[in-house]
Amino acid sequence: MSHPLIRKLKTIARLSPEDEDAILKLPMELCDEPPDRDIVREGDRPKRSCIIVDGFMCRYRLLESGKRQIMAFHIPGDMPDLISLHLGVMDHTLGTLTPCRLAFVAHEHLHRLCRDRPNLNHALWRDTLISWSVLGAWITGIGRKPALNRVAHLLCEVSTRLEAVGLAEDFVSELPITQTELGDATGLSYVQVNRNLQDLRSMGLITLRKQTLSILNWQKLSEIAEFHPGYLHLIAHA
Amino acid sequence: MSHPLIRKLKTIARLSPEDEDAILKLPMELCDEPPDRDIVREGDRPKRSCIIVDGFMCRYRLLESGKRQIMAFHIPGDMPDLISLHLGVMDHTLGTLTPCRLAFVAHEHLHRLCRDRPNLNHALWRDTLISWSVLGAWITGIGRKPALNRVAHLLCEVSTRLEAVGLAEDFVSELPITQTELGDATGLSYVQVNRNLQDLRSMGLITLRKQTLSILNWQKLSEIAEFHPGYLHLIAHA
DNA sequence: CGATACGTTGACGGAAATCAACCCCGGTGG
DNA sequence: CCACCGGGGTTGATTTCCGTCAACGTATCG
Repeated sequence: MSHPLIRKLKTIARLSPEDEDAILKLPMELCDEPPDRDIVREGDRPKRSCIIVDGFMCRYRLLESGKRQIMAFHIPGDMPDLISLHLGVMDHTLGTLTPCRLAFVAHEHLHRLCRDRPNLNHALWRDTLISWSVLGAWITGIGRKPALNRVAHLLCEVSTRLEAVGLAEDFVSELPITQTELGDATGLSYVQVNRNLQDLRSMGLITLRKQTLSILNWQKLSEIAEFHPGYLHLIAHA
Repeated sequence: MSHPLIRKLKTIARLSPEDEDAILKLPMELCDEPPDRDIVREGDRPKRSCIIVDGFMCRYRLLESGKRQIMAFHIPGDMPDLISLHLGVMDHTLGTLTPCRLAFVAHEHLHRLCRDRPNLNHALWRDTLISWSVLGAWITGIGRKPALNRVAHLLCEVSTRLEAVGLAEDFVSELPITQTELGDATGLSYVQVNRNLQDLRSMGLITLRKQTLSILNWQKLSEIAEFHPGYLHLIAHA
């Protein structure tokens, strides 16, 4: 299997063999992390970024009320804190959801990569802008869609992204995310998430057991969600 | 007065005299637009980006239900569709709120600028990532804060951003945004926006008449909002 | 085998949406 | 000059969706 970052970048940009080579030559430090571990915290000034080799992560903010808002889920191949490359101080926290294998790359190497390989610079720009787009889709849901549609949309999105990097097939994917976490991502209570998942199940649109999601009726589910994958800017959908 | 883009970028990054010069030498086409006009629409593939010289803009998405979610407000100095430089297809719409004077710059010139002036490349990266950060702050509010706090937060944010580029002083700024638009940005109905503005007024925290916002008690207002300006990554706050 | 985390279900209450008037003000045209 | 109009703002009444509280079920693990 090729490097997860290569696989991921190929879903959003074309890479030359030299580009792939440059990525493979990046000095990386592998690291295994337990679940629910904060990797970079609000206020930190990281000097390196990480690539998810395996596992799920999320970025989030905590409020004084104790409530949490998850701003993104990250899957293998993602580089979740590319942001620190240009912003310096983290304004939110990045943590693991499941046990994760992470590859850390020092910022200096990334800067050099971007300088020497315009094509990869472009790809990383795209990746960052797509994260931004995804956030826009989330905000649209949280601000203006009813609970059922939000939950449906999240399932469509995660499933599509997993499929793009080869981690889902035939609408079946592993989804190691608790209902509490789904709630923190959709702006709902976990009770409400549970009820809406029940509804989707009873409509025969999905099954979700033991962290395995199967979408039985993609057509209907994506209609409810108003899911239009264009915002993911995948080459396969272009 | 210096160029609005220079003034803006100086709030988030250091520019050398040569950087400023390069910006001033950019070929730009000035254009006046009426209010409520879409400049770039979902699905478009723009070949140029715009800089706001004067006026307010917003980016938004419409849902089938007819509801609208505003994802960002943009003020003079902002380059709202820098995103199209790397993504190609727009996945949302960018439009004016007020009459606007816009300066259009062809993508080719921007690409050259980024290539020739690493410092400006960095500044534009920062600007983009900050937009992303702002979206994260919004999502946190919409997902997890009660109405009053959301409205208060939006006022704090816009006021801070306007002040950074010299368009607000002593907590007084022009705010040419209707309550309906504030609702579309905060995920509230305009009725609810109205009631919460009333509440902020009756608490003696703000006045808002004829599109002029005065924040009378910044301390209290920002507490209610849980507003921590770090996410705007302004040099002045570093 | 108890402990713990996650999922499920019912009852209740509340924050905000919706519906429906009405007001105020600036612009326009007869 | 004033009547009319339309957009924005304000306010009250009613409804509804979803949050909260609380209890119970179920699976995994030391």
